[in-house]
Amino acid sequence: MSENVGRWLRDEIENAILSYEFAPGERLDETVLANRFGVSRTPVREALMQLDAIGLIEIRPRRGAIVIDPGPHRIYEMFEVMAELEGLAGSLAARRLDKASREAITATHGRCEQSAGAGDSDAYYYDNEEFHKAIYAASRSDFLQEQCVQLHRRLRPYRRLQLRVRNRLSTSFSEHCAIVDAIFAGDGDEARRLLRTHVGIQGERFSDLVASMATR
Amino acid sequence: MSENVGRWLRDEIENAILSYEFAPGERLDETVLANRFGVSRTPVREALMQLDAIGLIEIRPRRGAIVIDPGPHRIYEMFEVMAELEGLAGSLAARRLDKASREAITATHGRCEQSAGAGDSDAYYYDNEEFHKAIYAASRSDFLQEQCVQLHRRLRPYRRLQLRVRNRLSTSFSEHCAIVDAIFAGDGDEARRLLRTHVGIQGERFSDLVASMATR
DNA sequence: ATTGTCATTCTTGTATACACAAACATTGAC
DNA sequence: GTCAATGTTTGTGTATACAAGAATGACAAT
Repeated sequence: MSENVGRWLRDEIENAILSYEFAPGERLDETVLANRFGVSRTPVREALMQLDAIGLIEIRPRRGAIVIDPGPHRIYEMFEVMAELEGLAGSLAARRLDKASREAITATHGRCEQSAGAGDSDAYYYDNEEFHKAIYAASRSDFLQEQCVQLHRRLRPYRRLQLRVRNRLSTSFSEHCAIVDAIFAGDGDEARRLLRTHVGIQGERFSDLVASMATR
Repeated sequence: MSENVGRWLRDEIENAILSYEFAPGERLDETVLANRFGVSRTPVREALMQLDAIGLIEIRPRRGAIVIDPGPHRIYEMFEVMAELEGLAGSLAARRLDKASREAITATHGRCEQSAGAGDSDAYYYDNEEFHKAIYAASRSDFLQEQCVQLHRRLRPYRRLQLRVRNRLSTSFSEHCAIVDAIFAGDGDEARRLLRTHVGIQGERFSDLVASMATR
């Protein structure tokens, strides 16, 4: 319970939104939330204001807060930006790689290999996240790292959908291998290119998924 | 006075921070702010929470809010990310250019030409901003556009410093020309490359500036 | 039957009050 | 003279009360 109730609530509500417990478009009633969490309205409002600032909900003056529904197109756009940022992170990582970062990447990459080999998509989902975070950290750019982590977080629910797709798991891992090679070889441009497509593909896969669901 | 006091205060305080009225490191006292703006502490707190979420200030539990001092290195990192995002925007703009965007770019580019020719760095500062925003819009990616505008806003104070540097004004404009050519020619890769260096240079200039001030 | 207006009710927006924690200063002891 | 402990003060964190605006439903008029 992170020091003050406002922050705790922010994280709590954020998780609820990202896990679809609060559905997109749903109205968030301050009083209801306050009762549910056993606090007064004040910290609830503080949490909501923060989520509004982050862009997860929208507060319309005098009309309450609703969960933002990004919509397939906007999610694709977010993947597009994510791909670009990850590409930059990879490029910087390749140029600035030091021992600690190299070991972190090797370790997380190894864990991905295990879970991919075992076909455990839940484990891979988690290990994959750590692998990408290791690359962000290796970029040695605090700001970039923060931006990447934040976007990654917002895209998390949509990533998860795709790992169940046939062969995606092993394809993803082989892409990781090429990325690691490029970074360790100090080839920034190649790392950038590989990461950009690696992440960009997820946006396209997501579009395909939505398209196939729409025609169904 | 934007509908509700909280938002108004958020914008008001944000501007005060970005214009250095509230200096980096300065402590923001809720009661003082409330008196200054003639409101109670509640909307002040809401504004502060939002600014914290955006990353402009830091609220340490039970110890109040302080204005974040990004520091030269972090500002450089921010320019680095900005360069990447603008590069993407330019690349998309080149591919997706339509009539309206083309006209918007031409118009803002023309205004830059005038103010650059007149040597009016204040006017150029404003026109330059509009020019870049026209490119964001031309990318046809709402999310990217929002991200760019937000980062642009945060970097605004540091951009301003540099336009006074000798020859920067005319150099900047000639870079604009090349960028416009690439976008209008539909050459996404070239537009990306040019924009990346155009913006990246600003980060480097900023570093130079800080270095020269430090040795002084 | 449909539409428009008014009133009621519900929810948000703001203010104020109170509680509690942290920083600071003052005093006393070693 | 210095350090520690305690009291005071200041300012944040939470709750609650009150005001104002929006949604909803009912009733009347066309």
